[in-house]
Amino acid sequence: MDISLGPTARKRISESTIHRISLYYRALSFLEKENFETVSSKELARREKLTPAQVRKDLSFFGSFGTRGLGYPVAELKAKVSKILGIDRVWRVALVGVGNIGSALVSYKEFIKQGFHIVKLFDNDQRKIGSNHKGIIVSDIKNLRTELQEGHIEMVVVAVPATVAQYIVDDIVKADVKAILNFAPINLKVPPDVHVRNENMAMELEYLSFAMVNDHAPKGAGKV
Amino acid sequence: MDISLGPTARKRISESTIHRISLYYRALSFLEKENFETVSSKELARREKLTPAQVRKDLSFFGSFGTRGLGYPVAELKAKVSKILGIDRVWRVALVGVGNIGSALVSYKEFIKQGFHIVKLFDNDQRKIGSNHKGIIVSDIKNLRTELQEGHIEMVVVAVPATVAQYIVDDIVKADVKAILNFAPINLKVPPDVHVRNENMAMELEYLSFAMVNDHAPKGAGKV
DNA sequence: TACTAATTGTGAAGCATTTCACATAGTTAT
DNA sequence: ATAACTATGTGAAATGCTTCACAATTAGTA
Repeated sequence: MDISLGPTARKRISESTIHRISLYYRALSFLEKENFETVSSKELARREKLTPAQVRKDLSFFGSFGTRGLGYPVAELKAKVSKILGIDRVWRVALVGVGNIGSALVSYKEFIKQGFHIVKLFDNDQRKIGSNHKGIIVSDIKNLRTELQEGHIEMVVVAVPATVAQYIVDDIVKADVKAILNFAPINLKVPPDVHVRNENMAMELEYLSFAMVNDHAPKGAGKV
Repeated sequence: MDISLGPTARKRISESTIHRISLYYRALSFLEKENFETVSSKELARREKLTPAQVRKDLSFFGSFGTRGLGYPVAELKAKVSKILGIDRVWRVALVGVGNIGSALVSYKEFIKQGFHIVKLFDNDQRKIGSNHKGIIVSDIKNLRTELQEGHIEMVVVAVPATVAQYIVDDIVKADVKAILNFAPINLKVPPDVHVRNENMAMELEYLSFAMVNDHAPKGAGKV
């Protein structure tokens, strides 16, 4: 992942850095609510179990946001971070598969808080099509492609069984959507210009299981 | 994370390696269903978008499971991998917070498939306490500690609002549970012998958002 | 048996990320 | 104004992870 650092220079930003930037955003939201004016890399690190040097290094990839001797201005840094993440705007999101996971996501507060607006729902189940979830009518998946285009959808969350996920993704790709969040436990094939991220909740339980079996003296919370 | 490699030797296994081991488990399950007898590191890599060298290196941390010139025996390797991950057994899991996410997780097929049996549910809402979810009666969160102990619970999934997550985790720790999967967007404080993994679904959307804003020519699916 | 082809297992090299450590620059107190 | 203090920003060092490349080993074939 490259980001612009000027007219010509570009620098590769690691996935880990971006995930930590998400953590900073979260911590800064809390700090803002707690009415902190400034925060040091040390405090930010403490809150997210990282090191101060890491916080400073991560932020330095994107600019100089702090004041020596004082720290970072909370509100300002939060704004910068939200700009970096691209969540200083609204994203039009569709969700395919209104099953257990899908239904939960429709009501997931963190999404809307960060500008991810689920504005369309799709399913193939006749009993669900036409039903209302949080004010959104479930569409027939047959119309996926046209409705994604007409609805100007920019991201799609896929919460369908693994067996059908690839077919649905093929349709999503045809609709020119470039970002997919996939909950199906399968490796999706997409063209190189389409971004896919996978969310596999069993994997973290597996990690816990591994940790319990192999190591009874861990370091506490997992790293990013 | 260390794992035993013999009577005395120990080697640090990276988090990434464990996550990939989860992917191998998944691929091997498919391969087994498709009646493959053996599989090469090349094929395994292709299926999970990794490199053959990485597959071999990952597996080599735990032993020599392949046959030169032939590859790995699918069923046997799956058994080994499931042993490595500690999912060659049943884990007794409790879930706290029967809200949107919590309810979805109770029915999540991947958990049960891999031996994670949710056997207890907790909530603080009087309307939910006593109700039946997939055959499990929701208990009052007031009894969390005693019921976790009496139920011999080994892992707890926390799916409650961020504001109360820490209090609940404090209780879980007192019940001597050593593994927690946390869905609340907050950094939990636990003693060093308690394993915590965080699941933050908004973070992956944020990554997509970052990718869309900063780079319109990605590599496809995210790395592990 | 001998030869060919395939594929593992693994040190070593290469690359990426994290941590260190300190010059720099701002704040606070007197 | 000055001194003492604080905390950033960043090259460089240290550490960690991935890829390379090849010797070793097995299967298949004649």
